[in-house]
Amino acid sequence: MFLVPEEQLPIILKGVQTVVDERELKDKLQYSYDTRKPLIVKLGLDPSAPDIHLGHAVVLRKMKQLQDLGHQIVIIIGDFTGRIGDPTGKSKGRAALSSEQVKENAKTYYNQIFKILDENKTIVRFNSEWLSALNFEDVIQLASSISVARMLERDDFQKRYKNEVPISLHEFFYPLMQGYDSVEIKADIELGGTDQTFNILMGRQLQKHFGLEKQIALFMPLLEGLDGIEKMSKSLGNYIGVNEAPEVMFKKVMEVPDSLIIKYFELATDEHPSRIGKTQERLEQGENPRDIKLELAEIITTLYHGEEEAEKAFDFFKTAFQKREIPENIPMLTLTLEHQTLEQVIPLLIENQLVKSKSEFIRLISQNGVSLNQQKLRKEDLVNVIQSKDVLQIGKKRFIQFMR
RNA sequence: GGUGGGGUAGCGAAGUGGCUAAACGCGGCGGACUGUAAAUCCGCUCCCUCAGGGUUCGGCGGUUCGAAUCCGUCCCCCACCA
Repeated sequence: MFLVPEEQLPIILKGVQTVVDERELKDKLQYSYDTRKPLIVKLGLDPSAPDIHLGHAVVLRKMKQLQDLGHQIVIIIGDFTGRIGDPTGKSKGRAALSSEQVKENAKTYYNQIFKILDENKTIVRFNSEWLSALNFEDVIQLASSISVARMLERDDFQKRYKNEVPISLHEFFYPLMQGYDSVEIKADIELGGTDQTFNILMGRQLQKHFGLEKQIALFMPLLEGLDGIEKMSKSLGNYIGVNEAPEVMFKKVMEVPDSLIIKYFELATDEHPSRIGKTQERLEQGENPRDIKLELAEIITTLYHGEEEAEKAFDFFKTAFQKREIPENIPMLTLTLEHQTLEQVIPLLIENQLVKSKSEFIRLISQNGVSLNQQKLRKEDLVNVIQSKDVLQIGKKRFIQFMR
Protein backbone atom coordinates (compact mmCIF):
# COMPACT_ATOMS: atom_id res chain seq x y z
CA MET A 1 0.00 0.00 0.00
CA PHE A 2 2.85 2.39 0.72
CA LEU A 3 5.39 3.55 -1.79
CA VAL A 4 8.96 3.14 -0.67
CA PRO A 5 10.25 6.22 1.15
CA GLU A 6 12.50 7.19 -1.77
CA GLU A 7 9.42 7.49 -3.97
CA GLN A 8 7.34 9.30 -1.41
CA LEU A 9 9.94 11.90 -0.64
CA PRO A 10 9.93 13.85 -3.92
CA ILE A 11 6.15 13.97 -3.87
CA ILE A 12 6.07 15.18 -0.30
CA LEU A 13 8.74 17.79 -0.90
CA LYS A 14 7.32 19.12 -4.15
CA GLY A 15 6.81 22.85 -3.83
CA VAL A 16 7.75 22.84 -0.16
CA GLN A 17 9.76 25.86 0.88
CA THR A 18 11.33 24.51 4.07
CA VAL A 19 11.38 21.19 5.92
CA VAL A 20 12.34 20.83 9.53
CA ASP A 21 13.94 18.35 9.55
CA GLU A 22 14.51 16.36 6.37
CA ARG A 23 16.59 13.67 8.08
CA GLU A 24 13.87 13.11 10.64
CA LEU A 25 11.29 13.01 7.88
CA LYS A 26 13.16 10.22 6.12
CA ASP A 27 13.35 8.28 9.37
CA LYS A 28 9.66 8.65 9.99
CA LEU A 29 8.85 7.55 6.46
CA GLN A 30 11.09 4.55 6.82
CA TYR A 31 9.54 3.59 10.13
CA SER A 32 6.06 4.06 8.76
CA TYR A 33 6.94 1.93 5.76
CA ASP A 34 8.49 -0.82 7.83
CA THR A 35 5.61 -1.02 10.28
CA ARG A 36 2.89 -0.23 7.74
CA LYS A 37 1.67 2.52 10.00
CA PRO A 38 0.50 5.74 8.38
CA LEU A 39 1.94 9.01 9.63
CA ILE A 40 -0.36 11.48 11.33
CA VAL A 41 -0.40 14.70 9.37
CA LYS A 42 -1.85 17.80 10.97
CA LEU A 43 -3.26 20.98 9.51
CA GLY A 44 -4.83 23.65 11.66
CA LEU A 45 -7.59 25.83 10.26
CA ASP A 46 -8.85 29.09 11.61
CA PRO A 47 -12.64 28.91 11.87
CA SER A 48 -13.13 32.53 10.86
CA ALA A 49 -11.66 32.25 7.36
CA PRO A 50 -14.30 32.58 4.65
CA ASP A 51 -14.11 31.42 1.04
CA ILE A 52 -11.21 29.19 0.21
CA HIS A 53 -9.07 30.12 -2.77
CA LEU A 54 -6.07 28.53 -4.46
CA GLY A 55 -3.78 30.25 -1.97
CA HIS A 56 -5.37 28.44 0.95
CA ALA A 57 -5.52 25.37 -1.20
CA VAL A 58 -1.74 25.12 -1.37
CA VAL A 59 -1.56 23.45 2.04
CA LEU A 60 -4.74 21.50 1.40
CA ARG A 61 -3.32 20.08 -1.82
CA LYS A 62 -0.24 19.01 0.06
CA MET A 63 -2.50 17.35 2.60
CA LYS A 64 -4.24 15.58 -0.25
CA GLN A 65 -0.94 14.36 -1.64
CA LEU A 66 -0.01 12.95 1.74
CA GLN A 67 -3.44 11.41 2.02
CA ASP A 68 -3.00 9.75 -1.36
CA LEU A 69 0.31 8.36 -0.17
CA GLY A 70 -1.66 6.55 2.52
CA HIS A 71 -1.04 8.75 5.51
CA GLN A 72 -3.65 9.78 8.02
CA ILE A 73 -4.51 13.44 7.77
CA VAL A 74 -6.12 15.32 10.61
CA ILE A 75 -7.74 18.70 10.26
CA ILE A 76 -7.84 20.69 13.47
CA ILE A 77 -10.49 23.35 13.57
CA GLY A 78 -9.29 25.99 15.98
CA ASP A 79 -12.65 26.61 17.52
CA PHE A 80 -11.25 27.21 20.98
CA THR A 81 -8.87 29.78 19.63
CA GLY A 82 -11.68 31.38 17.70
CA ARG A 83 -13.83 31.56 20.77
CA ILE A 84 -11.23 33.50 22.66
CA GLY A 85 -10.92 36.21 20.07
CA ASP A 86 -8.55 37.73 17.62
CA PRO A 87 -5.09 36.17 17.76
CA THR A 88 -3.29 39.02 16.04
CA GLY A 89 -4.34 41.53 18.66
CA LYS A 90 -5.00 43.96 15.85
CA SER A 91 -8.71 44.39 16.18
CA LYS A 92 -9.49 44.24 19.82
CA GLY A 93 -13.11 44.94 19.14
CA ARG A 94 -13.67 41.76 17.23
CA ALA A 95 -16.08 39.65 19.17
CA ALA A 96 -15.10 36.15 20.05
CA LEU A 97 -17.10 33.66 18.06
CA SER A 98 -19.78 31.70 19.79
CA SER A 99 -19.61 27.95 19.56
CA GLU A 100 -22.67 28.03 17.29
CA GLN A 101 -20.98 30.43 14.92
CA VAL A 102 -17.88 28.28 14.91
CA LYS A 103 -19.93 25.21 14.03
CA GLU A 104 -21.67 27.16 11.32
CA ASN A 105 -18.37 28.33 9.84
CA ALA A 106 -16.98 24.84 10.04
CA LYS A 107 -19.81 23.58 7.90
CA THR A 108 -19.13 26.07 5.12
CA TYR A 109 -15.56 24.88 5.30
CA TYR A 110 -16.45 21.27 4.74
CA ASN A 111 -18.01 21.69 1.35
CA GLN A 112 -14.89 23.51 0.25
CA ILE A 113 -12.09 21.47 1.76
CA PHE A 114 -13.66 18.20 0.76
CA LYS A 115 -13.46 19.28 -2.82
CA ILE A 116 -9.78 18.68 -2.27
CA LEU A 117 -9.56 16.07 0.45
CA ASP A 118 -11.15 12.68 0.63
CA GLU A 119 -13.77 13.13 3.30
CA ASN A 120 -13.92 9.46 4.26
CA LYS A 121 -10.23 9.35 5.01
CA THR A 122 -10.02 12.64 6.84
CA ILE A 123 -10.27 13.09 10.57
CA VAL A 124 -11.63 16.42 11.75
CA ARG A 125 -11.12 17.49 15.34
CA PHE A 126 -12.06 20.63 17.23
CA ASN A 127 -9.39 21.81 19.61
CA SER A 128 -11.89 22.95 22.23
CA GLU A 129 -12.25 19.23 22.88
CA TRP A 130 -8.98 19.15 24.82
CA LEU A 131 -8.17 22.82 25.38
CA SER A 132 -11.32 23.62 27.29
CA ALA A 133 -10.64 20.64 29.53
CA LEU A 134 -7.39 22.11 30.81
CA ASN A 135 -7.49 23.73 34.24
CA PHE A 136 -5.45 26.66 35.42
CA GLU A 137 -2.73 24.46 36.79
CA ASP A 138 -2.40 22.65 33.48
CA VAL A 139 -2.10 25.95 31.70
CA ILE A 140 0.64 27.16 34.01
CA GLN A 141 2.45 23.88 33.52
CA LEU A 142 2.23 24.38 29.81
CA ALA A 143 3.46 27.97 30.05
CA SER A 144 6.39 26.92 32.20
CA SER A 145 7.90 25.03 29.31
CA ILE A 146 8.67 28.18 27.35
CA SER A 147 10.72 31.21 28.31
CA VAL A 148 9.70 34.77 27.57
CA ALA A 149 12.87 35.28 25.57
CA ARG A 150 11.93 32.31 23.41
CA MET A 151 8.45 33.68 22.95
CA LEU A 152 9.81 37.04 21.90
CA GLU A 153 11.76 35.39 19.12
CA ARG A 154 8.59 35.31 17.14
CA ASP A 155 8.87 37.90 14.38
CA ASP A 156 5.61 39.53 15.10
CA PHE A 157 6.21 39.81 18.84
CA GLN A 158 9.75 40.98 18.36
CA LYS A 159 8.73 43.80 16.09
CA ARG A 160 5.93 44.90 18.32
CA TYR A 161 8.07 44.73 21.41
CA LYS A 162 10.76 46.85 19.80
CA ASN A 163 8.25 49.34 18.50
CA GLU A 164 6.47 49.47 21.80
CA VAL A 165 3.27 48.23 20.29
CA PRO A 166 1.34 46.42 22.98
CA ILE A 167 1.43 42.65 23.22
CA SER A 168 -1.29 41.23 25.38
CA LEU A 169 -0.17 38.52 27.73
CA HIS A 170 -2.81 36.18 26.39
CA GLU A 171 -1.28 36.34 22.94
CA PHE A 172 1.56 34.24 24.21
CA PHE A 173 -0.92 31.43 24.52
CA TYR A 174 -1.83 31.16 20.89
CA PRO A 175 1.40 29.44 19.88
CA LEU A 176 1.10 27.30 22.98
CA MET A 177 -2.42 26.26 22.12
CA GLN A 178 -1.52 25.41 18.55
CA GLY A 179 1.54 23.54 19.73
CA TYR A 180 -0.49 21.66 22.29
CA ASP A 181 -2.80 20.46 19.53
CA SER A 182 0.19 18.64 18.07
CA VAL A 183 0.85 17.03 21.44
CA GLU A 184 -2.74 15.96 21.75
CA ILE A 185 -2.98 14.23 18.40
CA LYS A 186 0.64 13.06 18.37
CA ALA A 187 1.27 14.66 15.02
CA ASP A 188 4.10 13.31 12.92
CA ILE A 189 3.96 16.12 10.41
CA GLU A 190 2.41 19.57 10.53
CA LEU A 191 1.73 21.64 7.46
CA GLY A 192 1.46 25.37 7.18
CA GLY A 193 2.39 28.50 5.31
CA THR A 194 5.65 30.21 6.09
CA ASP A 195 3.71 32.61 8.28
CA GLN A 196 3.11 29.68 10.63
CA THR A 197 6.79 29.08 11.27
CA PHE A 198 6.85 30.00 14.92
CA ASN A 199 3.67 28.22 15.87
CA ILE A 200 4.58 24.99 14.17
CA LEU A 201 8.07 24.92 15.62
CA MET A 202 6.46 25.52 19.00
CA GLY A 203 4.63 22.25 18.43
CA ARG A 204 7.99 20.49 18.14
CA GLN A 205 9.20 22.05 21.34
CA LEU A 206 6.08 21.11 23.27
CA GLN A 207 6.05 17.56 21.97
CA LYS A 208 9.59 17.18 23.20
CA HIS A 209 8.56 18.65 26.54
CA PHE A 210 5.83 16.02 26.80
CA GLY A 211 8.20 13.23 25.89
CA LEU A 212 6.92 12.68 22.36
CA GLU A 213 8.76 12.42 19.10
CA LYS A 214 8.99 15.83 17.42
CA GLN A 215 6.75 16.52 14.46
CA ILE A 216 8.15 17.38 11.07
CA ALA A 217 7.33 20.89 9.89
CA LEU A 218 6.50 21.38 6.22
CA PHE A 219 6.29 25.03 5.24
CA MET A 220 4.61 25.88 2.00
CA PRO A 221 5.43 29.10 0.19
CA LEU A 222 2.80 31.76 -0.25
CA LEU A 223 1.18 31.73 -3.65
CA GLU A 224 1.05 35.00 -5.52
CA GLY A 225 -2.28 35.98 -7.01
CA LEU A 226 -3.22 37.02 -10.51
CA ASP A 227 -1.26 40.26 -10.27
CA GLY A 228 1.87 38.18 -9.84
CA ILE A 229 3.08 40.33 -6.97
CA GLU A 230 0.90 40.21 -3.90
CA LYS A 231 -0.02 37.00 -2.18
CA MET A 232 -3.39 35.70 -3.21
CA SER A 233 -6.17 37.16 -1.16
CA LYS A 234 -9.80 37.93 -1.53
CA SER A 235 -9.47 41.52 -0.43
CA LEU A 236 -6.93 42.22 -3.14
CA GLY A 237 -9.21 40.65 -5.73
CA ASN A 238 -6.33 38.65 -7.19
CA TYR A 239 -7.68 35.27 -6.21
CA ILE A 240 -9.12 32.15 -7.79
CA GLY A 241 -11.81 30.72 -5.54
CA VAL A 242 -12.30 26.96 -5.35
CA ASN A 243 -16.04 27.48 -5.54
CA GLU A 244 -15.99 29.62 -8.65
CA ALA A 245 -17.76 28.54 -11.81
CA PRO A 246 -15.63 26.42 -14.14
CA GLU A 247 -15.49 29.00 -16.93
CA VAL A 248 -14.48 31.72 -14.52
CA MET A 249 -11.84 29.53 -12.95
CA PHE A 250 -10.45 28.57 -16.33
CA LYS A 251 -10.25 32.15 -17.50
CA LYS A 252 -8.60 33.27 -14.31
CA VAL A 253 -5.93 30.61 -14.54
CA MET A 254 -5.22 31.91 -18.04
CA GLU A 255 -4.63 35.30 -16.49
CA VAL A 256 -1.85 34.00 -14.28
CA PRO A 257 1.39 35.75 -15.27
CA ASP A 258 3.64 33.60 -17.46
CA SER A 259 6.41 33.78 -14.89
CA LEU A 260 4.31 31.94 -12.34
CA ILE A 261 3.25 29.00 -14.50
CA ILE A 262 5.63 26.50 -12.94
CA LYS A 263 4.93 27.70 -9.44
CA TYR A 264 1.24 27.15 -10.04
CA PHE A 265 1.94 23.65 -11.30
CA GLU A 266 3.88 22.97 -8.14
CA LEU A 267 1.54 24.51 -5.63
CA ALA A 268 -1.91 24.37 -7.16
CA THR A 269 -1.93 20.95 -8.81
CA ASP A 270 -1.10 17.41 -7.79
CA GLU A 271 1.07 16.80 -10.84
CA HIS A 272 4.06 14.59 -10.26
CA PRO A 273 7.36 16.47 -9.91
CA SER A 274 8.92 14.62 -12.82
CA ARG A 275 6.14 15.77 -15.08
CA ILE A 276 6.49 19.35 -13.94
CA GLY A 277 10.17 19.12 -14.77
CA LYS A 278 9.27 18.21 -18.34
CA THR A 279 6.81 21.08 -18.54
CA GLN A 280 9.52 23.44 -17.44
CA GLU A 281 11.81 22.14 -20.18
CA ARG A 282 9.12 22.75 -22.76
CA LEU A 283 8.84 26.34 -21.60
CA GLU A 284 12.57 26.82 -21.71
CA GLN A 285 12.67 25.44 -25.23
CA GLY A 286 10.41 28.25 -26.28
CA GLU A 287 7.04 26.60 -26.45
CA ASN A 288 4.24 29.15 -26.32
CA PRO A 289 3.43 29.74 -22.63
CA ARG A 290 -0.17 30.15 -23.60
CA ASP A 291 -0.48 26.51 -24.60
CA ILE A 292 1.13 25.36 -21.39
CA LYS A 293 -1.17 27.61 -19.45
CA LEU A 294 -4.12 26.05 -21.25
CA GLU A 295 -3.00 22.71 -19.86
CA LEU A 296 -2.64 24.24 -16.42
CA ALA A 297 -6.11 25.74 -16.60
CA GLU A 298 -7.56 22.43 -17.62
CA ILE A 299 -5.80 20.55 -14.84
CA ILE A 300 -6.86 23.00 -12.17
CA THR A 301 -10.43 23.25 -13.39
CA THR A 302 -10.65 19.46 -13.50
CA LEU A 303 -9.46 19.25 -9.91
CA TYR A 304 -12.38 21.28 -8.70
CA HIS A 305 -15.12 20.60 -11.23
CA GLY A 306 -14.33 17.32 -12.91
CA GLU A 307 -13.30 16.56 -16.46
CA GLU A 308 -16.60 17.21 -18.13
CA GLU A 309 -17.01 20.69 -16.71
CA ALA A 310 -13.39 21.48 -17.42
CA GLU A 311 -13.88 20.44 -21.01
CA LYS A 312 -16.83 22.79 -21.32
CA ALA A 313 -14.87 25.59 -19.72
CA PHE A 314 -12.10 25.00 -22.23
CA ASP A 315 -14.55 25.28 -25.12
CA PHE A 316 -16.06 28.36 -23.59
CA PHE A 317 -12.65 29.93 -23.36
CA LYS A 318 -11.76 29.06 -26.93
CA THR A 319 -14.90 30.51 -28.44
CA ALA A 320 -15.45 33.47 -26.17
CA PHE A 321 -11.91 34.67 -25.77
CA GLN A 322 -9.77 33.22 -28.52
CA LYS A 323 -12.19 33.32 -31.40
CA ARG A 324 -14.27 36.09 -29.90
CA GLU A 325 -17.41 34.28 -30.84
CA ILE A 326 -20.49 33.51 -28.88
CA PRO A 327 -19.83 30.43 -26.78
CA GLU A 328 -22.22 27.55 -26.34
CA ASN A 329 -24.18 26.95 -23.20
CA ILE A 330 -24.61 30.54 -22.22
CA PRO A 331 -27.25 31.44 -19.65
CA MET A 332 -30.80 31.87 -20.89
CA LEU A 333 -33.22 34.56 -19.97
CA THR A 334 -36.88 33.95 -20.65
CA LEU A 335 -38.84 37.03 -21.63
CA THR A 336 -42.50 37.72 -21.16
CA LEU A 337 -44.76 39.96 -23.19
CA GLU A 338 -43.97 43.02 -21.18
CA HIS A 339 -40.34 42.79 -22.25
CA GLN A 340 -40.42 43.76 -25.90
CA THR A 341 -37.59 46.19 -26.36
CA LEU A 342 -34.10 46.05 -25.01
CA GLU A 343 -34.83 49.00 -22.78
CA GLN A 344 -37.65 47.09 -21.14
CA VAL A 345 -35.31 44.21 -20.43
CA ILE A 346 -32.75 46.24 -18.54
CA PRO A 347 -34.33 45.61 -15.12
CA LEU A 348 -33.96 41.88 -15.77
CA LEU A 349 -30.30 42.36 -16.59
CA ILE A 350 -29.83 44.12 -13.29
CA GLU A 351 -31.72 41.40 -11.49
CA ASN A 352 -29.42 38.81 -13.01
CA GLN A 353 -26.38 40.84 -12.06
CA LEU A 354 -25.18 41.32 -15.60
CA VAL A 355 -25.02 45.04 -14.95
CA LYS A 356 -25.19 47.03 -11.76
CA SER A 357 -27.63 49.67 -12.91
CA LYS A 358 -29.25 51.14 -15.95
CA SER A 359 -26.75 53.96 -15.76
CA GLU A 360 -23.88 51.55 -15.97
CA PHE A 361 -25.50 49.73 -18.87
CA ILE A 362 -25.90 52.93 -20.83
CA ARG A 363 -22.38 53.95 -20.00
CA LEU A 364 -21.09 50.63 -21.33
CA ILE A 365 -23.07 51.10 -24.53
CA SER A 366 -21.50 54.48 -25.15
CA GLN A 367 -18.12 52.82 -24.60
CA ASN A 368 -18.78 50.24 -27.28
CA GLY A 369 -18.89 47.53 -24.65
CA VAL A 370 -22.23 45.96 -25.50
CA SER A 371 -23.21 43.88 -28.54
CA LEU A 372 -26.36 42.22 -29.69
CA ASN A 373 -25.69 39.20 -31.91
CA GLN A 374 -22.10 40.31 -32.43
CA GLN A 375 -23.18 43.78 -33.54
CA LYS A 376 -22.04 46.70 -31.44
CA LEU A 377 -25.05 48.24 -29.83
CA ARG A 378 -25.83 51.95 -29.96
CA LYS A 379 -28.11 53.88 -27.68
CA GLU A 380 -30.67 54.25 -30.45
CA ASP A 381 -30.99 50.47 -30.64
CA LEU A 382 -32.49 50.31 -27.19
CA VAL A 383 -35.99 50.67 -28.64
CA ASN A 384 -35.59 47.72 -31.00
CA VAL A 385 -37.69 44.70 -30.25
CA ILE A 386 -35.82 41.64 -29.05
CA GLN A 387 -36.19 38.43 -30.99
CA SER A 388 -36.06 34.99 -29.49
CA LYS A 389 -32.49 33.59 -29.50
CA ASP A 390 -30.92 37.04 -29.61
CA VAL A 391 -27.63 37.03 -27.76
CA LEU A 392 -26.49 39.97 -25.72
CA GLN A 393 -22.85 40.41 -24.81
CA ILE A 394 -21.68 42.85 -22.18
CA GLY A 395 -17.97 43.42 -21.97
CA LYS A 396 -15.87 40.37 -22.72
CA LYS A 397 -17.19 37.94 -20.22
CA ARG A 398 -20.90 38.44 -19.79
CA PHE A 399 -23.30 36.70 -22.17
CA ILE A 400 -27.00 36.11 -22.11
CA GLN A 401 -29.44 34.62 -24.60
CA PHE A 402 -33.05 35.67 -24.70
CA MET A 403 -35.89 33.24 -25.14
CA ARG A 404 -39.55 33.81 -25.60
C1' G B 1 -0.59 60.98 32.07
C1' G B 2 1.74 65.03 28.75
C1' U B 3 2.67 67.23 23.88
C1' G B 4 2.00 67.37 18.79
C1' G B 5 -0.41 65.47 14.12
C1' G B 6 -4.52 63.23 11.68
C1' G B 7 -9.65 61.16 9.96
C1' U B 8 -11.52 63.30 2.07
C1' A B 9 -14.48 58.59 -2.84
C1' G B 10 -12.30 50.82 -3.14
C1' C B 11 -7.11 52.32 -1.52
C1' G B 12 -3.18 56.19 -1.33
C1' A B 13 -3.21 61.39 -1.54
C1' A B 14 -4.41 66.95 -2.96
C1' G B 15 -7.75 70.61 -1.63
C1' U B 16 -8.24 75.21 3.91
C1' G B 17 -15.11 79.81 2.34
C1' G B 18 -18.03 79.99 -3.75
C1' C B 19 -14.78 78.43 -10.24
C1' U B 20 -15.19 71.18 -6.11
C1' A B 21 -18.78 65.54 -7.17
C1' A B 22 -13.85 67.08 -5.29
C1' A B 23 -6.75 67.44 -8.71
C1' C B 24 -3.32 63.34 -9.08
C1' G B 25 -1.65 58.09 -8.49
C1' C B 26 -3.10 52.92 -7.79
C1' G B 27 -6.86 49.49 -8.38
C1' G B 28 -11.42 48.27 -11.16
C1' C B 29 -14.39 48.45 -15.73
C1' G B 30 -14.91 49.29 -21.27
C1' G B 31 -12.32 49.90 -26.07
C1' A B 32 -7.82 49.29 -29.42
C1' C B 33 -3.69 45.87 -29.64
C1' U B 34 -2.53 40.56 -28.28
C1' G B 35 -1.01 34.36 -27.11
C1' U B 36 -6.07 34.59 -22.16
C1' A B 37 -2.49 38.06 -20.86
C1' A B 38 1.47 41.56 -19.75
C1' A B 39 3.32 46.26 -21.79
C1' U B 40 1.24 50.49 -24.44
C1' C B 41 -2.65 53.96 -26.04
C1' C B 42 -7.89 55.97 -25.47
C1' G B 43 -12.36 56.40 -22.39
C1' C B 44 -15.19 55.53 -17.81
C1' U B 45 -15.12 54.88 -12.39
C1' C B 46 -20.25 58.54 -5.58
C1' C B 47 -25.66 57.18 -6.74
C1' C B 48 -29.77 57.64 -10.12
C1' U B 49 -34.70 57.05 -14.92
C1' C B 50 -27.69 60.63 -17.60
C1' A B 51 -27.78 67.23 -22.60
C1' G B 52 -30.94 66.40 -16.27
C1' G B 53 -31.42 65.10 -10.90
C1' G B 54 -29.82 63.34 -5.92
C1' U B 55 -26.41 62.51 -1.75
C1' U B 56 -21.05 63.28 -0.02
C1' C B 57 -15.41 64.83 2.54
C1' G B 58 -15.27 60.69 10.93
C1' G B 59 -20.47 61.84 13.98
C1' C B 60 -23.65 65.71 15.75
C1' G B 61 -24.74 70.88 16.25
C1' G B 62 -23.63 76.01 14.85
C1' U B 63 -21.68 80.59 11.82
C1' U B 64 -22.64 82.10 6.60
C1' C B 65 -26.42 84.07 0.91
C1' G B 66 -22.85 79.89 0.42
C1' A B 67 -18.58 75.14 4.12
C1' A B 68 -14.58 69.33 2.84
C1' U B 69 -12.79 74.22 4.05
C1' C B 70 -14.66 78.75 9.97
C1' C B 71 -16.56 77.69 15.32
C1' G B 72 -18.29 74.13 19.25
C1' U B 73 -18.67 69.24 20.76
C1' C B 74 -18.19 64.03 20.54
C1' C B 75 -15.88 59.48 18.53
C1' C B 76 -11.63 57.10 16.50
C1' C B 77 -6.48 56.82 14.92
C1' C B 78 -1.09 58.02 14.82
C1' A B 79 3.79 60.10 16.48
C1' C B 80 7.07 61.66 20.25
C1' C B 81 7.77 62.09 25.55
C1' A B 82 6.66 60.09 30.53
